[in-house]
Amino acid sequence: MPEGPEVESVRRELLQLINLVVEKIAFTPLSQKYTKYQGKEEKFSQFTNQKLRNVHRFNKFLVWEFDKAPVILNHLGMTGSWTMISSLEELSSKTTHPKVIVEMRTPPHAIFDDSRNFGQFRLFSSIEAVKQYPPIKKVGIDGLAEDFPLGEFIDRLAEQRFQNRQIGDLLMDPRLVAGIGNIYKAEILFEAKIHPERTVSTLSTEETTLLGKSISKILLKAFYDKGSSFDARYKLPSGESGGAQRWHKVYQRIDQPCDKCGSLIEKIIQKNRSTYYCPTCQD
DNA sequence: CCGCTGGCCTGCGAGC
DNA sequence: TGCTCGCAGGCCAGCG
Repeated sequence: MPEGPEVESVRRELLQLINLVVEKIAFTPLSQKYTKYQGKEEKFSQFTNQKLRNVHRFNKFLVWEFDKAPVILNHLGMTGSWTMISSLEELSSKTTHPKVIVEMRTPPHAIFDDSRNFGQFRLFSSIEAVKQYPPIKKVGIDGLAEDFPLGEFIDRLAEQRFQNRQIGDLLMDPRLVAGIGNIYKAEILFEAKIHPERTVSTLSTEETTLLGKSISKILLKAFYDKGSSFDARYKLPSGESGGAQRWHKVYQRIDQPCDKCGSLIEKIIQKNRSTYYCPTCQD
């Protein structure tokens, strides 16, 4: 379940592909079951002979940049993953639902695998054009910034448009902070000792300050552990798993005792999302 | 512009 | 053991 820390971890490994020349970007027979992938191979044929220049991240989107325009906007969705292989013969053994094959002149090659098919591949004329794409243009603070702008976070949270939102819902809204998904939303609120259903306008200065610090702390800690792989579906392009699931305090720990106070962790449904919290530590 | 809802998808595990 | 069914949560089109 790729959130910001997972996507950034994937990006760091994909940087190994920089300066390799594309032989072909191919779409597998499986991908052709889905309309969103039909006709893509022709549009992506222009990348043959192009050298990969960079892989960027905006929120949870990856952007593949080549010598020449256009650029590829790629989202992992829920189950999307990139796997690097040294020979195309490894494809069947190392992937289960391959959709896109980025074949290089020389290995490694990169396979996009996506069982639930929520992943995205779109073409944009330039990086600048990607930045005008509304889901990216509206993005607020990058929660993974090494030097998290706490003052800016407090100012943004004070904006009128956010005052009536519940904090558990708002943390998932990239217009405030980018990179938080359902797992780290819960872990951040536990760290900040704030109940997920609290309305933003009721938060004290101390609470908003601690919340900002908790966002940065949890996301960076998760990134240093290369993300959460608790269900074994999320893997890095190298095949390595993440380790952040080892320190989850509330996510998917319903009815288990809180590490801090022993109360049983509870789950509520908030905006159609499971939200885990400690009823004693968070109020 | 805003916020909310339902759709896209398949694998897995709980419960019968 | 085998079946059904609900859940998992990323974005986003469409609606009011």
